[in-house]
Amino acid sequence: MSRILEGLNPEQRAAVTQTSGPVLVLAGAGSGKTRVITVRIAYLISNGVLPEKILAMTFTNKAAAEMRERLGKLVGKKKASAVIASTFHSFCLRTLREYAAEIGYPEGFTIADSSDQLAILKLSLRELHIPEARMKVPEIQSMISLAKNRLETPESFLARAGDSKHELVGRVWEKYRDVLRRSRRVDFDDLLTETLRLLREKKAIRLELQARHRYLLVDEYQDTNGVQFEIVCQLTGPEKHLCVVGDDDQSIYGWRGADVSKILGFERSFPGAKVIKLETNYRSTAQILGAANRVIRNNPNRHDKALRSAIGDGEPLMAVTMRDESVEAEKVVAEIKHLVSQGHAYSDFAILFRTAVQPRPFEAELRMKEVPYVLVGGMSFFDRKEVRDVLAYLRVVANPRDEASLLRIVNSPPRGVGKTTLDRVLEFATHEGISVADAFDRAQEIPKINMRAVEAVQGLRARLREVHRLHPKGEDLVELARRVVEEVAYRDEVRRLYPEEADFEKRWAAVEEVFNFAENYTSRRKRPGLLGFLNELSLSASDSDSAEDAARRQAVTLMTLHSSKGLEYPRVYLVGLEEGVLPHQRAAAEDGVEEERRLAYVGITRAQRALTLSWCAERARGGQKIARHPSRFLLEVQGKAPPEGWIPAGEGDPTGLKAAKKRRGRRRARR
DNA sequence: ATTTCACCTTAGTCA
DNA sequence: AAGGTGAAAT
Repeated sequence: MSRILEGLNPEQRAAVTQTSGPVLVLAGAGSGKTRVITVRIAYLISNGVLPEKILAMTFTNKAAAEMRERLGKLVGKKKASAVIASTFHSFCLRTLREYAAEIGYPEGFTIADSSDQLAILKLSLRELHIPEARMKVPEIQSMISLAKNRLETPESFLARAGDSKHELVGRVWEKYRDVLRRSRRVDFDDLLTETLRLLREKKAIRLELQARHRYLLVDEYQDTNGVQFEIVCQLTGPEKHLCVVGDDDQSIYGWRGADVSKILGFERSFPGAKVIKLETNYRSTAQILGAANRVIRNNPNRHDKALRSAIGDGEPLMAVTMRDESVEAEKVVAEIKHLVSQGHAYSDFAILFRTAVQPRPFEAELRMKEVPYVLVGGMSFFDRKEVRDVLAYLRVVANPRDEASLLRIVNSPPRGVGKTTLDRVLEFATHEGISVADAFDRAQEIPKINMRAVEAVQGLRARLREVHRLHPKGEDLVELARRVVEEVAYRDEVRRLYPEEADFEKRWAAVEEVFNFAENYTSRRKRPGLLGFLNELSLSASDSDSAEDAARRQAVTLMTLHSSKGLEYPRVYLVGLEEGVLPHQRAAAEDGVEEERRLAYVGITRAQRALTLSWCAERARGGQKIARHPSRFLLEVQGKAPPEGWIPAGEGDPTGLKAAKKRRGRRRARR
């Protein structure tokens, strides 16, 4: 047993051996968090706890997989695979499927991911005859999601509607819920809230699950939202063997409902909790950690702590002012090339930025200078049009009542079903209170309908039904998928849209990749089925593991600060440190500066040996060059006061965006 | 009258 | 890339 604890420092050892009662481990960046978690589980097992009694919750599939892998090395594959390491969402999916009957849930529901949600919201707006211009659809989505995480319903939301915007969201939400219901779909939030409802309302099930998972561990606890917190509370048995691990300074998902107050108030929620701080950092030099500490200490609401470097002194930090974003890209890439010529590897470097538009000049420059790079996060494979089309076809096969998917595929390839026809069918469906699928079946009753288009759709649905008849449970998944794609002549459609051979090849490769996924899924599962396949894809879709690709391919990594969390690189460039970019304009205006500061902290603490911070005096925005101000975080790192004339983001339009828009408007008016 | 296609603009962080 | 717009095609 003592072998297990070898090589741990005293704080880590305390976090591992404090096995009973509630424990909060505040794990600073680079403090060996994953090691502590896995060793803690190994320690529990070596003390006689059955592996299957341990439930470790993570936020990403990647984290769950890593935990399983590292645990395998400690306790052997067999015991490791008995430990349940799973994301909140897949845990909830499994629970809901297991107890579906008991809460009157439909057997074959599928998960709506965020782009499905957007499609369904648009459909709901359409049914309500609300023009999309009234409000941005992603904003509606986010408001509904945040409300769900406060356990609101459309009714309660509407009841306290203050303004017209609020009321609009409430009405759209009601409709959205109806569409989901009759489409037999649940969104990400429903997975959580419905599981919570199950735990709260069914005492027998709650007690069963508490007994099943006696030891509970939550990773990245700072990212839990209200509903996840409640689920954790419900799952925690009377013994309160709950260990949460996280870092309040790295809470960067507030906009998605994560609630830092959960980690800040852990001792209040679980009286008698032991708090253990891991402050020794094994990743970065003293210079880098000094910068990190100087920035983060400006946040008023946090657990007090400071990182100490186990490595010691290294290179000094660099802070650079650039003329504009193309100079920034040139300088950074030139320096990387120079250092590589001195013996560094491309994979030692990461370029981190706040927003998705920033990598553009870097990509252009890297390509021009023939530097290999990997853009992490970018567009995920599952966001590709072809993939979404094929999956929509498969969803309609599995579940003909899935409205958003049916509407997506109904006219691609084109079948003469245009806006007008669709509007009439939708109108009819709403009026009769039937599903869109049924409305197409009864389209004969719709006046002035384009019967040729309707017949095409009915033919399509008949063919999909036939495929379903041949594979009622989704057996021979790959065969099924190929059959569907062939039935609708999707290959011809891709060829038609991309006559250029190279384009076509690329696009079609995405479709082939779906078949590969199906094959892979089939070989992994004991009882593979179409519904399981679709739901697994929805839950794993957003995991793009190209961060590892970079190392394999000896390439520079480009990514957002959000996707950099948990990673580390010898040499890091944190670029675009300007007011309005980091802190982001919107966050600054909405009182979100603390979270932006944590984002800067996350970026700084990714660096192991060298860190360069840069900002641009000018940046192109909407075709105009706009003067910029250095980020307050850059000033905090350097311990400098703001220069003369410095304007913070969130005040007085420092992005100059509105002014630029106005200028453009005038230009346009003149023409 | 309706659908399709080509062109234009604009873009926040995501499991 | 996706949505919006306007012209060509049915």
